[in-house]
Amino acid sequence: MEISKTYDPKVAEREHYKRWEASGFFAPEINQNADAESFSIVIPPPNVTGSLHMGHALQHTLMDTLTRWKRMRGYRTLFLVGTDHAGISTQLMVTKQLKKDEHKSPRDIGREAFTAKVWEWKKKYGGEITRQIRHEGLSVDWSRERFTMDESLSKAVREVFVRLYEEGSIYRGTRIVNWCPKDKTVLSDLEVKEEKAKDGRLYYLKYPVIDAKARTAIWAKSDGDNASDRFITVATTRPETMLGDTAVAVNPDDDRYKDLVGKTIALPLTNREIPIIADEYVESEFGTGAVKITPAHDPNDWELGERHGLEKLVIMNDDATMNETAGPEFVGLDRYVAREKVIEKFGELGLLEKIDDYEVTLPHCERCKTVIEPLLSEQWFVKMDTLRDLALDLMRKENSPRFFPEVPHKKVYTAWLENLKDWTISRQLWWGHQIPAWYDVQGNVFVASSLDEAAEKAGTRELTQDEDVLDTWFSSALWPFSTLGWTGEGNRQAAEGSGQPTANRQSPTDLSVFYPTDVLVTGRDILFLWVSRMVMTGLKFTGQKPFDDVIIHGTVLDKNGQRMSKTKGNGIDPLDVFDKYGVDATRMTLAGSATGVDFAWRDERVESFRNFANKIWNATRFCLMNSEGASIDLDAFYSFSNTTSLADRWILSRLNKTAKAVNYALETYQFHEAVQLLYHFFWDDFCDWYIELVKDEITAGAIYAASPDGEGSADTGTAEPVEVSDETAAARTRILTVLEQALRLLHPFMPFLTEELWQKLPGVSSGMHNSAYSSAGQSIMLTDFPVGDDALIDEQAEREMTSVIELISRIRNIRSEMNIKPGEKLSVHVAASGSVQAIFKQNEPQILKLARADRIVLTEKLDVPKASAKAVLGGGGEIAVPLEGLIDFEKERKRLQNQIEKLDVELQRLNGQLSNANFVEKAPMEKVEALRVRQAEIERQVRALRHSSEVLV
RNA sequence: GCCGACUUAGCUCAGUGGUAGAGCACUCGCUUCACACGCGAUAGGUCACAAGUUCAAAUCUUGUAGUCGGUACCA
Repeated sequence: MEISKTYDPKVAEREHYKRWEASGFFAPEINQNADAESFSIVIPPPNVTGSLHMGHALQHTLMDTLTRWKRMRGYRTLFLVGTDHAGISTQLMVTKQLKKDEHKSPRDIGREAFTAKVWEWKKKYGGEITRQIRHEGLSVDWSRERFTMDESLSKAVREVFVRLYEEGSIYRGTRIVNWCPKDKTVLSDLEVKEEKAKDGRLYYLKYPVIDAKARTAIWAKSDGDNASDRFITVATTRPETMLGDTAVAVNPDDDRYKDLVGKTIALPLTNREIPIIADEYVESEFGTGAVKITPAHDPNDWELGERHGLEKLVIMNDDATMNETAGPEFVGLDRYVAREKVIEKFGELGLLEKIDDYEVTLPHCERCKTVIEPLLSEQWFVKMDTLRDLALDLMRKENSPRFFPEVPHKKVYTAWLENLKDWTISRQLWWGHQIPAWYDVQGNVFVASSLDEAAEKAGTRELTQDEDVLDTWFSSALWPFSTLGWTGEGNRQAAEGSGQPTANRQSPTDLSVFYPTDVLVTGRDILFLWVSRMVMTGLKFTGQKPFDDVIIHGTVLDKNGQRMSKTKGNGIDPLDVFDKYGVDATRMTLAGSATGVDFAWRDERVESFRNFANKIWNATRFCLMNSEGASIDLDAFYSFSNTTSLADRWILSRLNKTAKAVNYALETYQFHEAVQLLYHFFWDDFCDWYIELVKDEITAGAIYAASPDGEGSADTGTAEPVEVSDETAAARTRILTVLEQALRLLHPFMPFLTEELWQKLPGVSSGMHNSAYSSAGQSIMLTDFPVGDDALIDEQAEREMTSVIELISRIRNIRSEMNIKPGEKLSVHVAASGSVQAIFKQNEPQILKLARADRIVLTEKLDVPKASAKAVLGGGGEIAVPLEGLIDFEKERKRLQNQIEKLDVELQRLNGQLSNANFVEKAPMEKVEALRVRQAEIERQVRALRHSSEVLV
C-alpha cells in the first residue's frame, strides 16, 4: 500500500465529511437500538452574519468531541445546529450594503422591501458560517438545521410572548431606557458596556434662587442683579441636560440648604421656574450637595421625579439632537454641541462656577460603541420576578444547572439572578420577530399569535401591528425547545403544516426524546444574556430545565495575553490555522486547554499537535508496511493477554488504563486531561516503547529493498509476496489491534486523521461498530468506544516493564554521557535479584536492541574491570558497562557524583522527616513506612554509587 | 465601590495536604531501514510575597502586591 511519509490533513478533510454527512451518520436515526439512551447538545447559534472565530472553534470542538464520544458509546445522539438572525448586526450590514449599492436607506424602500432584502442577503451570504462548521468536522445533524426566524421558531416566539402578556409578565411602559442614538433603538442593560470616558469633566453651574420678594423683580429685569443674592450650585457631567431640569434636589438633613427647600430657582437659559426639593437620594458629601433633576434623561432623576410628581421634559430627539423643548437657541444641535453652548452661555451669564476634571464611566452601545443616551421612551418589558424565582429555585434545590467549572460561575449566575431587573424586549428595528401586538384606531392594544386572533379579540380588522421587533435574545432564550418542535400547547398540529422547508424533518417526538438537552457549551459573556434566560423560559414553558450541565469555556487570547478583537486586529482566524496545521491538530490544541481557563494562543502548540498527527500517521504507516498476513482481531488479542510477552501484556494494560481514564476525563469534562492521556499513551507508550520492543517480531521476514530513488524504501507491495510465519502474523495482529483501539480513542478529538487511517487497516468492517450501528456503512465514528477492561489491566506487567525501561534508560545514559558512538556495541553486566534477572532474561533481545548492546551478563554480584561505567537500579540492582579504552575516568566520576548529589537532596529531606518525632507519631503509619522504605533504597543507591566512584581512583 | 479569578521552568500552561509536571524553546549526541513534524541524553523551579493552621503547605486560612475579569454607582 502506497502511503506518504508525512500526513497531509487536506486529503482526509476533503473526503470524509461528505461521506459522513451523506450517509446520515450525524443524524440520530442512524441509531437502530430502540432502547438507546439519548444524548443531545444544541449549538449556541452563531450570528448568521458571523464568520468563525477561535471562540467558536473552541466551543465547537468541545461539543463535537462529546457528541462523537457519546455516539460511539451507543447513545442516540443529536448535535443540533443552526444560526441566529442577529437583529442589529444583520440589519446594520444590510443597511450598509443598501446604501452602497442603491444609495438608499431602509426608510426609503420601506419595511417590506427591506426585510425582503435581508432574507435575500441571508440566502446569499448566510451560509458562510455553516460551511465553516462543516470544515471543522462537526457531527451536527444538518437535516435538523434551524434558524431563529424559521416559521416554527417564530411561532414559538409569538406563543411565549402571548402567554407572558396574558399573565401580566409582559407589559408596555414608559421608562428611561438605554438609547443608542446611532442605531436608533433601545438596548437592554446587558447590551450596554461601561467604559471610562477620555475627558470626563464635572461642571459646576450656579442657579439663581428666587425668594418671594425677588420674584417680581427677576422677571422684570434682565441683568439679574436684583433677582436674588443667593445661588444654588449644582454639579453635572452632562450640562446640556439642564435644559430639561424640572427641580433641584438636596438632602433633607443638609443644613446648608434647609431654608431653601420649598423655594424655587430661575432656571437659566429657559424661562422656567423650578422647585428646590428635599430627597434622601441626594448625598450631601458629593459635589455641592445639590443635584439638578432631569427626569426624562436620567434613570435616578426619573425615579425621584416619580416620587415628587415632577414634570418630565424630553429635550432630545432619537438621534441625540436637541428638540424644540430645549429652546429655540438649541433646537437641532447635537448633544455635544449643545453642551458647549450651554457652558458658553453660563460663562457669559457669570453662572459657571468652575469645571473640574472628573473620571466618569459612560455606557456605550455594544455594537457601534456610541455613547448611550438615557431616554424616556415607551417600550415593551418582561417582568422578571416569577421567571427569576424559577431559575433560583432550581439552583437552590437541585444545584442545577451544574457549571463546569463551578467556581466562579455558580455564584456569579446566582447573584445576577437575585438582582435581576425588568428586561427591555422591544427594539426599533425591522429585522426580527415583529411584536405580536396590534392596535385599533383608538390605540387599544390586542396581543395575539396572529392578526386573525387579534382581529377576533378586537372585533375589527382595522388593526396596525406594533412596529417594533423583539430583542434577538428573546428568541435565543427559547432555542433548546423551540428547535425541537415546541410550538406551545395546543399548537403542535398547526406547526406540522407550517410550511417548514421540506429538508427539515419535523419529528413530533424530538422534544420528548432530546429535551432536556444534556450539556450546554458556551462562553462567559453570554451567561446572563443567554444561559440564564434559557433556564427561565425552559422551566416556564416546558416545565423542565433545558440542560443539566453548562460548560463555560475560557477565552482564547492572542500570544500576548490580550483579548482578540477586530479593532485591535489581533485575531487569529481558525481557517488559517486549519490550513496551516490541519483541523485535527487545531482541535487537539483547543481541547487541550484546561476547561474554563483563558489561554494565550501559540502557534507552537498547534505545531506540536500537527507533529502528533504526523506521528500517528507514521506509526500507522509502519504497522501497515508490516501487516501482511495479519488483520485486526480483538478476540485473539484478548486471549493472548495471559500468555504473550511482557511487552504485549504491558501495552494491553496501558491501553485499558488509558481508555478508562479517558472516559472518566470526558465524563467530568476534563478535555485537556483526555488529550494529555492520549498524547502520552500514543507517543510514549505505543510509539517509543511498544513499537520498538516488538519491531523485530513484526518485521521478521519482511524484505526492505533499498530504493534507488530514496522513496518508498519499505515496500512490500512491489516485491515478491513475503512468507509470513504464524508468529509474525500474530504479532502483527496484536500491534494492529492495539493501534485500532487507540485510533478509536483518538477519534472524538481527531476525526479526520483517525477515519483516514482506520479505513486503511486490514480487517476493519462495520462488524466493529457499536451494535446500534451494525448495518451502517463502515466508519470509525460508529465503532464502539473503548471503555477499558479491568481484567486487562496488569499491574505486574507494568512494574516489570518499568524495570526494563529503567535498565535501558540507564545504559542509554551511560552511552550518551560517555560519548559512545551509536555503532559501538556494548556488553552490559547486571546484578539483580533472581526475579528481576528473570525479567531481563526474558526480554533480552529487546534490551540488547534498544540499548545497542551485544551481550548482557546477569549475575548476583558485579564482577567487572575497573574501567567500567556504572549505575544503580531500583530494587537493589546495579549495572556496569566495561569501557576499556573508552572511559574517561574524570567524566565518569563526575557523572556518578552528579547522581549521588541528586539522591542526596532527597535523602536529606527523608532523614529530616523521619527523625522528627512528631511526624513519626502523627503521620499515618503507611506513610511513615513508605518513607522508611524509600530511605533505605536511596541509602543503598548512594552507597553503591559512592563505592563505584571510589574504585575508579 | 463591591465580587471574583489568576500569579508554578526562558515561554505557554497542567497539577496536588506527603519526592514539582507537560509542550515548546535551550544544551549535547544521532541521516539507527515508521516518522528530522524524528530518535536518544541532559539542563532548567524558595510553585508572587508575608503570617497562620498542620507532624507535613506549592496545595488550606488570612493579609499584601501585581495582572485580568465581572458588576454597580457616579450630580
